Amino acid sequence: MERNMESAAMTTEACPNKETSMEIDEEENEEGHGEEQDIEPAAGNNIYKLVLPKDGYEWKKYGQKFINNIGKFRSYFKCQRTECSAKKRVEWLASEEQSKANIRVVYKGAHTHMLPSDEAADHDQSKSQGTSSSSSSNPNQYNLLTQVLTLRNQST
DNA sequence: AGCCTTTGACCAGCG
DNA sequence: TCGCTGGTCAAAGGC
Ligand SMILES: [Zn+2]
Repeated sequence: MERNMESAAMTTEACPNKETSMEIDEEENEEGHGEEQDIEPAAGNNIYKLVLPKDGYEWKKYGQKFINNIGKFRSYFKCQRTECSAKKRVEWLASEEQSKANIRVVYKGAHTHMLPSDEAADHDQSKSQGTSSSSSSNPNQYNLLTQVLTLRNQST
C-alpha cells in the first residue's frame, strides 16, 4: 500500500470478517463480496480504504480491532518516536458510507518533540517564526481537543 | 535491509 | 471466579 504519510493521508483498509463474536447479530457487511471464491482481491477493489486525516505527525499502527459494543472499527496508532509515548486512536463505523463521514480520531498523550513535518516543511520564513509553531500547527491545542474525546471515550 | 502494515493471541480490568 | 471487552504485543508479509 502507499505509505505516503509525508505527502498524503494514510489509508486504512477495513476487511469485515467474522471472528470471535458469539453475539454478532445480523451484522451484514455492505460490501457483499464473494462467498469463498476470489480470496485474492484485485488490488484494493473490493475493500474500502479509509482516509485518515493527516495531523502532521507520524504514527505506527500497532493494532486494529472491531468493537462489537459500538459496532465500529478501531485502529491503534503510536508515535514513531521511541522517546515519545503519544498515541492515537481512530474509529469508524463498519459501513463504508458512514465510515467516510464519521471517523473519530482520538489523540492520547502529548508529543515530547516538535512536529516532524514542521521541520521538513520548513522552507524560508524560518527567520521570522523560528521554532514557535503558531496557530495552524500547535500540538497543544490539538491535544486539548483530544483530551475531551478521550474522557468521553474512557469515562472509567 | 529496514520499515510499516496486518492478523491473532495474550493479558488485564471490570461486571 | 469466570466471562467479556478493550488494549497491547508479537510474528509474518510486503514494499
Ligand atoms: Zn510524538
